[in-house]
Amino acid sequence: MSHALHRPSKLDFNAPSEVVANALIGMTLTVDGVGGRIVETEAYDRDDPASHSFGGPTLRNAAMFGPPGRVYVYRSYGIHWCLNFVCREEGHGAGVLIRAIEPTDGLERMRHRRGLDDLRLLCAGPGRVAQALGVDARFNGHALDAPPFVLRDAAHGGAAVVVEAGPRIGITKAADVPWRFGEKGSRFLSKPFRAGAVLSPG
DNA sequence: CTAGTGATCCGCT
DNA sequence: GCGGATCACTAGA
Repeated sequence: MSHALHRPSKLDFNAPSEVVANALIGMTLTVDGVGGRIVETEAYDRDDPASHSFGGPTLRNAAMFGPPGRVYVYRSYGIHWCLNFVCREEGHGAGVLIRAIEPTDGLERMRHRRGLDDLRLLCAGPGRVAQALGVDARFNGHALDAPPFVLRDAAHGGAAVVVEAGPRIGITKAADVPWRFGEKGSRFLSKPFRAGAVLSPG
């Protein structure tokens, strides 16, 4: 069978956000040494009613319109923080929401921040990811290739990642756009994917 | 497993 | 004022 999306071997934040969102699955993100493997992402773009950038630049979404490869952090429902990576060229307004991570580094710090032992729930959701990694508004606009962030590709020789896609979660506009990506079969997803959306071979 | 609900803030209309 | 890229919790199938 053929595959609906090309899965690039190298990460390029100038690429469209849905390409970056796909490529990020399986990569490792740490903040000050705390984090793990990215297992779930969502893409948002400028011409996308569900995106914070849809209405054009504002004070809140300014980082989304800044240079790619930086971080956009916003407050969700007045309670949580959510972590995004900026994509496309400067001024475009595209990003990828980091929705779930398989915890591997700094487990005890994550457990302490989350007040929770259960590994499966430490980073299973965008608010949980930010809390576990200690991400808040202070990081808005920071570059991903500078401390305390470390983003690296899967270890050489690691098993190929099988990525599946489906509708994004928690939105009401453009809810049918299949820009949610996740590692097939991961137990660390914020929610399971419905069957039948495998995109890349493993 | 799914569905409903309260918490709690700020950007925007 | 409104409502959201959420979470934790409860109740019920």
